[in-house]
Amino acid sequence: MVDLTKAAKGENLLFLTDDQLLQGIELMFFAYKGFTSDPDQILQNYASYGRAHHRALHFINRNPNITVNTLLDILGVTKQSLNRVLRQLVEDNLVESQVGKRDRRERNLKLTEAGQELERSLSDAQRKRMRSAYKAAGPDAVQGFRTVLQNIMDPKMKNHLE
Amino acid sequence: MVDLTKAAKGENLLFLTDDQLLQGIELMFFAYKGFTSDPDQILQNYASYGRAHHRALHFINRNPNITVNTLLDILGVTKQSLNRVLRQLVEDNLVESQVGKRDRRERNLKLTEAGQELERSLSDAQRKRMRSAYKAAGPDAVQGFRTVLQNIMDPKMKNHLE
DNA sequence: CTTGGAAAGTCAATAATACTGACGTAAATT
DNA sequence: AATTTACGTCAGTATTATTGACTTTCCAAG
Repeated sequence: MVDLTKAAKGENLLFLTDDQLLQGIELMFFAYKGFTSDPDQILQNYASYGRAHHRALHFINRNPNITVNTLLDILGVTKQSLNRVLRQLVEDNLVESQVGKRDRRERNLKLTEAGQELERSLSDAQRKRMRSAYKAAGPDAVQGFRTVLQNIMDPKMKNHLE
Repeated sequence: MVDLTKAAKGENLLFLTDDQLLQGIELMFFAYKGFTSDPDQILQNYASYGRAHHRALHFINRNPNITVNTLLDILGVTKQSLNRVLRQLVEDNLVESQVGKRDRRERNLKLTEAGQELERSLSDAQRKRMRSAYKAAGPDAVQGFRTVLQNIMDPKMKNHLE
């Protein structure tokens, strides 16, 4: 028996110690905090708007004509919770809600001009941070980043990653 | 002039398009959701306990005898917000608060036996998910994951990553 | 064509997390 | 002795989220 077994085993376990995992957990915590900080900062100027509004704007922008039910599935909140946010966005003319053509029970959501503008300003800040992080890390690191995040998330949610 | 310039440029820009960045943003959202879901689930059985309690338990466990001010810096919340959580944890005998020896104004926080037990059960669930994600992705991907997350987080917070 | 169920919206009550502002106490520092 | 730091607390408010109940509209299956 050669040493390879031992070496390979050691290498495999190296990044699976509790300490390495706890470090990864903290990395997720700190990174997510930074990740949300820029849009949060901007939204402080909009009274009664917060992270929930940003998320709705983001996913409506990414999925024009999305239905309420699909948006609920993506966000993972109750309809009562989403409804408060959506109602504000529609009242403020940032989101348009149109009766579905195939199924008139459905509502198709899309951003208005003003909605696109606000989404843009929030997205700009967030993309700037991501771009800088990607650039400094390089393509291979980005691929690893994407792979691990996909493994962390609920597989059922991968549908929504286009 | 050779094609190399063009090719290299193309490769550099490949992962920096708005769409790639937006995908990364969504990956962060979905992954963080999965990342917190297991502890959240467990804490549903503990009325009045939530994510904030988990975070406090985690960082006190990782930094025994941590002071309140340091914990405030790590968590990035106000002392009023942390105090509510800490008061509950101390009252429920999950956290011990000892007057500092060098500086008697400070309080050194540590987990009690019961605190360690609860932290363990929450950590187990979260580490299980991370371990599985790491294992499926492989060491190189994990390194990339770590690099990008470190680039996303606020540099000032890297002090707290041991 | 009626009935069952799906999609959306709403009202009400409550929970968890977080904030600002204002005080108070104790202890270290200047 | 005066100031600053660390901690704790009270009060009020904001944001996001929950459960539960009920309604309207409308598609689709019997």
